[in-house]
Amino acid sequence: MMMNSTKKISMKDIAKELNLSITTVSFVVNGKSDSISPATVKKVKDLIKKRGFNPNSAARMLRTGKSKTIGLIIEDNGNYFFGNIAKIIETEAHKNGYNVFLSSTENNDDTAKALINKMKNSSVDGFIITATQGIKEEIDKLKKENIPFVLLDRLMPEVETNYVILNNYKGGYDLTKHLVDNGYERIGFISIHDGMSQMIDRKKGFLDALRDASKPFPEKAMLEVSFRQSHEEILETIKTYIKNNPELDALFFATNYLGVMGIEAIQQSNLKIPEDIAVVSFDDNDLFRLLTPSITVAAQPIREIATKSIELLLKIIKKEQKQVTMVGEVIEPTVIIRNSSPKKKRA
Amino acid sequence: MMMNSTKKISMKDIAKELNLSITTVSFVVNGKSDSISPATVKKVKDLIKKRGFNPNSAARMLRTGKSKTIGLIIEDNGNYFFGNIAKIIETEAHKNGYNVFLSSTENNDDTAKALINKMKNSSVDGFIITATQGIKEEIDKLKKENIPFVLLDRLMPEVETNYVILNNYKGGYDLTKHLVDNGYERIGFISIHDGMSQMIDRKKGFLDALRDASKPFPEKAMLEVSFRQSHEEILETIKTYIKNNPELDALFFATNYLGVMGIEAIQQSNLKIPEDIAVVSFDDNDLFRLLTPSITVAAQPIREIATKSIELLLKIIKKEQKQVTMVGEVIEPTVIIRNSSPKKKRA
DNA sequence: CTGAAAGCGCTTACAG
DNA sequence: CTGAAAGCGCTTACAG
Repeated sequence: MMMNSTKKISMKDIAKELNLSITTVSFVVNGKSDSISPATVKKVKDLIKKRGFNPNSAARMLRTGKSKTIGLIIEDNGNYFFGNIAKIIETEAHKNGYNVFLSSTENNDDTAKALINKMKNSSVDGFIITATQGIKEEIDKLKKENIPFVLLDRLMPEVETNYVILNNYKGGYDLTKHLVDNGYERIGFISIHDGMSQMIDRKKGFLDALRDASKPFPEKAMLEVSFRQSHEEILETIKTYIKNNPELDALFFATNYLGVMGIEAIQQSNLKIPEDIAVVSFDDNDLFRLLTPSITVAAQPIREIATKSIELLLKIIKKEQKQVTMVGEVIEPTVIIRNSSPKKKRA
Repeated sequence: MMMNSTKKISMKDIAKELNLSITTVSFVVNGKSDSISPATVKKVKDLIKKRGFNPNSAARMLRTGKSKTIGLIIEDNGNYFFGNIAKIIETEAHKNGYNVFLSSTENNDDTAKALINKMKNSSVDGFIITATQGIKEEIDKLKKENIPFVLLDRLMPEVETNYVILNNYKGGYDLTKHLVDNGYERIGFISIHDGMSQMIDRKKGFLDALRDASKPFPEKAMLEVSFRQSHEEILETIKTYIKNNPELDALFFATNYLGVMGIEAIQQSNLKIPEDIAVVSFDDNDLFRLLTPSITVAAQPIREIATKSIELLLKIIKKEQKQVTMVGEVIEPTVIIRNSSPKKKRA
């Protein structure tokens, strides 16, 4: 009564104090109290509350093999899209009693591999992974070891598994068709060339829309940079590209941060959007909405993507869904038409 | 050889296979092999690599009481500032062998409390916390229980502990002085009124700068909204405020997302920055940099804040730093002067 | 309705 | 230089 010892209390302690067995305590703690008399249940519950008992998660984990934590591996938590995805996934996870280990790969294979292995050793119950290109082996191993996971945002070529992705093809197609419908004829395409599935699909959508509209697409109107390049390098590359392609009347940026850098490059090239060049981009954010002119985008429904992926993972963990089969969600993008791509004035 | 069993291998397995004791295996796994013959060490290491053995973290955790994970509780992972803070902290934590549980409070006391308790039960070795207003009790309990933690971004009134914060007073003062120096006379101040320390300090800096310049500050030029209001409500409130204060020639936004909403409100009010009204904001982001005109800001050195806080926490965990004393880092902000606050033209 | 006991996979004092 | 053994705090089949 005098001193509240700081030592944590255990089931043994409360069993002893109540002259009960640890078994009984364990049963009521875990709600398996069907076979326990109501009076006993009450006694135990009361003392637990009074003493502030919480079961030791390490012991439970060791015994059951379940950690009630999931590993979330994304590309870049500092990016609007992924930061918000992560926030929603965490919130949903907590609602379901799970903690989440979060980390960013920055699209680096070695980082991704290290992260997966570290979290495997920390016994996560499952993963949500935004895959980098070179981790097929780790993903295959996850499958072989029967560790639940779902792929987010992009697929791995030749790996059948659960996934939640955007309909990137449609986003690419629709955004391009919008440009064509508004009279743009020579559209440049700026993307990442590291072979990620979402980028491939966006490009395919773009090219198909041009083909369907019988618009040409000269080789030099394609600019593909690498994720590994620095901000400055990419900025310079885009500026050079703009200078070397003066005939372009519109630019399609295949991703969020490329769009941001593209706008910076256009500003520094002293070109005006949309008078000198129209702009559309994949992904939405505050910048695109508030810029003058505001930027037309193919927005990803962030909440839906996040919710579906944690729901799917939880189903797999609870064995309501098989890991091995190729089951997934394809979420539809929304084209938001703003002021960066108005109907083109005749030259 | 034929079938690789999927079952995880344990120290016992490798001890048996080598005719050694578990003790010996444990020693080499943990690098306490001073007393083990080099030959034995090699044998063990080779087999570990061959079998792909990894120590069971739950067992280790149960035995040692250390989980090698830290709990990171921030305001909003979807926000530029916090998303990047989290990314850097995670990266540094992993370098030091720690995983991190991440979650966002959205500035909600109940969420914050639930998160702290959940993570305590999950036996994190320490916390980095962006405190909400009403969690003094939980913070005090953390101190009493001797759980390492550091407060990030804002202090708790009347709680002495370790912290890493920005020099918010200086940011508020310098940004205001910049405005005054450029000839602005009637400056409006838009902030959050939930009593958080960083907001109080920014306001104090603002008011002191005005006082030092002998500029008046009428009561009605102050707008303080609540974190709990929706995006739409805040937007409308700011628009009304702008309409009711037509004499203002400059606006000071005390935070990132308030600045973003403020710009939206100004746009919707058909006012021009800076001709009709100048603008400065706390925090930097892509939007402020790329907008026309670009926005003058007091930027927080994100990397420094993040690195210092994880370094400090690790020190406390390793007992190189006492928890109880009030020790912390105050990071200096940088005023970045851009085009939203030019020298004022004479009316 | 309740309990005794094994065991999850480690670490670590102690013994030799 | 190496090993036998206790114990961290749970869960769970089994017994009564």
